[in-house]
Amino acid sequence: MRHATLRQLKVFESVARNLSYTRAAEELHLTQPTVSIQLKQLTDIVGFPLLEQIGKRIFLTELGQELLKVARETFDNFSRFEMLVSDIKGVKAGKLKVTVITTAKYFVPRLLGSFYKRYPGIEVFLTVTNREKVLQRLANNEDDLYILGQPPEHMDVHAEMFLENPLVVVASCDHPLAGQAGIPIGRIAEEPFLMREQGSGTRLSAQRFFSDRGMQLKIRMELGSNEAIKLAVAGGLGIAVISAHTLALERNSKELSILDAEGFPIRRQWYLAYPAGKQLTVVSSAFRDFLKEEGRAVANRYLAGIPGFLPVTANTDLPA
Amino acid sequence: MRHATLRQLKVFESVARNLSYTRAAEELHLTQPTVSIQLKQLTDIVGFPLLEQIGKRIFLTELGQELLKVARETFDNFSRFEMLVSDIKGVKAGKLKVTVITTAKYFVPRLLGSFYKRYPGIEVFLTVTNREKVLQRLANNEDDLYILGQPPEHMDVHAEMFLENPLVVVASCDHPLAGQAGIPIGRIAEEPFLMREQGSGTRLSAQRFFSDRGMQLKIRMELGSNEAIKLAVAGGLGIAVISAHTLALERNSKELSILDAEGFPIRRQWYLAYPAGKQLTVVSSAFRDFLKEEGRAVANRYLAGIPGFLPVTANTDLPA
DNA sequence: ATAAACGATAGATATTTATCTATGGTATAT
DNA sequence: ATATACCATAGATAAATATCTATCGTTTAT
Repeated sequence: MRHATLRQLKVFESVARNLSYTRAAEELHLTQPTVSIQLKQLTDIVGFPLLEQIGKRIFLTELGQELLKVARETFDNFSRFEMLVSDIKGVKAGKLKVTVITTAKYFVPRLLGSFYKRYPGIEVFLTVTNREKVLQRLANNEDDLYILGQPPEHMDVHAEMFLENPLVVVASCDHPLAGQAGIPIGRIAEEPFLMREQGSGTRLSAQRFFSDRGMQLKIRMELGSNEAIKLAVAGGLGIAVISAHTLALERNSKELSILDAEGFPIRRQWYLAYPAGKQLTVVSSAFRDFLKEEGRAVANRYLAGIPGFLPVTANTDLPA
Repeated sequence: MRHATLRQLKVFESVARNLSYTRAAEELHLTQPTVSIQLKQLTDIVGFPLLEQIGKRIFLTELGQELLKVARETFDNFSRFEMLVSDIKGVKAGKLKVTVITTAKYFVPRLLGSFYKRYPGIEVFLTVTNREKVLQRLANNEDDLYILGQPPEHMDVHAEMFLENPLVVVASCDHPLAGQAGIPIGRIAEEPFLMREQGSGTRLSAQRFFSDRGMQLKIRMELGSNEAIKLAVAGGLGIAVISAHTLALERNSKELSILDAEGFPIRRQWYLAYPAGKQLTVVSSAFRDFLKEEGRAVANRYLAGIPGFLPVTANTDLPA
C-alpha cells in the first residue's frame, strides 16, 4: 500500500466516479489503456479487486468503496492544505508569534491591534516577558519576531530599529526650570528625582547617563509605574526621566513640561529582531513592514518637537 | 500539490519527526542527500519552506506543521485501509449481501445465524423478496449472492444446487394409506388435498406433477401457512404436498406420516446463484462453502429416510 | 447479423525517479 | 583553533513510470 501512487488513486477515483474506464480517460486526458494499466497496478498492490465488471457495467467492490473513501479524503486534505498555502501567500491566514520585552507592553498591543485590523485572518500570539526570556526564546526560535530595547549581542541575530524611544526629563509646568533653554546637565542633577524601581531599563539608562558624566542622582522616591511617576512629577515632588512615548497623551496638557536639558533626550530605540538566517514568513514580513511604517507615523506625530530631538531618517539595520 | 508523491511525504514525515535529515536518512535506510533532495522537491511543489534551519537546529514552519498533519492523516487512512484488507482476507471483516426468494425465508435465517456465529465480524444484509425482484437485483448486481428455487434462465448466471428440497405427500398417521408401500399416483389423487394459496411454489409444483400425469387434484381447503397445513393434515382433514424440510421437527412424532407415493418425492432444489463472471468476495466464498457444507449436513440429518428419496451425491453445478 | 462501444493486452519509448558517491560549506562543541 | 556533525549540491546511473499506438475479444444495441 505504501507503493501506491497518488496518480493511481486519482485515476481510480475518476473511474469509480464515472464507472467507466473510457470516461475516466477522457476526463483525465489520457488514453483508455493508460487508465487500465494504472488501475491494474493499484489492484495488484491492494491484492483484491476494487472493481468488478458484470457484463458491460462496472461496479465497485466493498474494498473499492472503502478505497474510494480513502482517496477522496486524501485529496480533500491536500486541497485544504493548498488553500491554506494560498491564503498564507495572500496574508489571509496564518499565525504571528511575537515576543516582546516587558517595557514594550505599553505600545505593542496598540500596534498589534491595528495590524489585526488590517489583516483580520491572522492569529496573533503575544508573549510579554523579561529580557532574558526573550533572548532565550529567540535562541530557541520559538517565535516569529521579537521586540526589545537593545539588540542582543553575542548572538547571530538580525535586528533593526523601527521606532525611536527618546528619554526626556520632565518637570511640572510650574517648576523653575520649565521653559528654560539649554539647561546644563549639572543643574538637572541637583534636582530630586523620581524613579522606577531597580532594574527598569529607563532607570538604568538615566543613571548611566549621569554617572558617565561623573554625577550621581538624588533619588527622592521610587514608584511602581510610569503613570505614578507622572502624577508625582505633576504634583511637584521632583523631576524624572521617562520615555517620551509615555507622554503621548499629556503632551498638550498644562501639567508636565519637557525640560530642554543638555545632552537630552537620551536616545534609545525599539528594535525588531529575529534569528539571522531565518526566512520570514509572509505574515512576519507584513508585520515587519507594518512596524516600520507605523514607527515613522508615530515618530512624526509624537516625537517631533521634543527639545533636542532629531529623528533618524534612514532605517538603520544593525548587524550583529 | 497534485504532483507531490507519497514518498516525499513519507520522507518529510520522518524528517519532521526526527528534526534531522541524517536521522531520517538512517531511519529510512537512505543516504542523507537522498533525503535532502526529496525534501527540496516537496518544498518546491508547495512553494513555501516547510522547514527552517536556525543554526544547526531544524524547525517546522507553520506550513510544515500543517503538511505534517496532512501526511500523518493520509498514512493513517492508508493503514486503516490495509488493516481492512487483511481483515477481509481473513474473513474477520466484510459485508455479505444476500437476497433470497420469499419461500426460502423459512430456512435461510437459521443458516445465516450459524454463519454469523462462525464469522462474527461479518455484517450480513438479507433481502427477502419475490422471484422477479430477485432476478432484477441479480441483473443489477446489487448483492453478493442469491438463493432461489430454480436457477434463472436466459441470463448469464452461475447457479449451483446446495440443498435438496423434496416435496412429499403427508397424511395423518391413522390415515388408511399411511404405511402402505408403493401407493399408485391415481390413488393419491383421489384424496382431498390441503393446499397453500395460489402462487405458492409448492402448490405449483404439485399441481404440475399431477396435471403432467393427466390428473386433477381435489382441493378441499387453502391454508395460509405450512404450520396450518400440518395441523389440518394431522386432524384428518386431508392430505398435502409439502416440503420435507417443514417436517424436520415432526419426523419422529406420531401425528404425521409421509406416504410412499409413486413418483414422490417431487425433487426440487435450492440454488445459490450469482452473475457469471463475478469474482466472489472472500466473505461470499466463505458463505458459499458454508451453505454447501450445511446443505450436506441437513440432507443427512433430515432427508435420508424419506420414502423414495435418493440424495444427490455430487454437487451439481448448472451452467446457464 | 452487424456495428458500435468498451476494456484488456502487447509492444515501444521518452521521461522521470530514486538513488548513490563524492565533496563543500557551516555551525557547534571541545 | 580544531574537529565533528550536519546539510546542500553536483554528477552519474539504473530502474521505474507514464504514456502512447495498435489490436483483440466481449458485450450491447440496432
